[in-house]
Amino acid sequence: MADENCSRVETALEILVGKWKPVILYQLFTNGTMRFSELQRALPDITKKMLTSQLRELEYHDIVHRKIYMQIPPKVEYSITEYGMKMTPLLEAINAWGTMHIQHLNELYSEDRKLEDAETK
Amino acid sequence: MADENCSRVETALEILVGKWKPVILYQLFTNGTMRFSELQRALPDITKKMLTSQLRELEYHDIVHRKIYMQIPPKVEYSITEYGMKMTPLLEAINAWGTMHIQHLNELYSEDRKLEDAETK
DNA sequence: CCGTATCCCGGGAGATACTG
DNA sequence: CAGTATCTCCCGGGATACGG
Repeated sequence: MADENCSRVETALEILVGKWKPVILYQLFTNGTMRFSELQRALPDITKKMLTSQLRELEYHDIVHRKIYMQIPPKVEYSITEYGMKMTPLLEAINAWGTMHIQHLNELYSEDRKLEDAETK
Repeated sequence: MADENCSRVETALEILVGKWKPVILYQLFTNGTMRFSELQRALPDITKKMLTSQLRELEYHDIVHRKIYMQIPPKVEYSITEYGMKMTPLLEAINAWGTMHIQHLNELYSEDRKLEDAETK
């Protein structure tokens, strides 16, 4: 049972983990449908290879939908699936904790500053 | 602003990511204070090196507390910090989503089974 | 008992070039 | 436009041995 509880967490992390997945999801969640090239423009530092592989993994997990237009030049659109939408509360929880954590870091930093100031006096 | 939103998520993931962190956190959350050797026994497949490094990272992020007893033989106890406790809702959200996702996978699987059964008839 | 120090390997991820 | 195909480098993480 210990294992089960944990494997659920790991299953979830598996899907979120990948250097670019959070950013990609963020783009698709906020912009809705996007073409491959739009994603590339929005994420200047990612290579095509990486963008493709991360999108494929998300597609495999039924989080992202890939719509191909049979035409020349090619056109492919990506969007969050209905099932993927169910990640919203999870993403929000992660985001909320991250926000609080950054705040916490700032507090730790300012405490260090106080100590330093006290020493230099 | 896009970057900020995303960096929060990444900040959070950074802390959770690491092959053994979820399991370690699970142990400490359910068992409270644990000695190094207890963790080793609970996690048979982890090496000392890995256990140490993951605990150090968690300690660095103020999630886990390390209490050293100056004695021979040495004794070291690990526990979740007060601040670390604030991860509870996050962990629960991840766990909840993971649970739902596994359920979703089962549904997909049983649909495949139906198709197969239909074909073989 | 609670760790470091070393050595080593596989795979994640970047750079670059090519294609339907 | 939307991808593959290669080649290469780096480092997370395992195995093993040693140290206070």
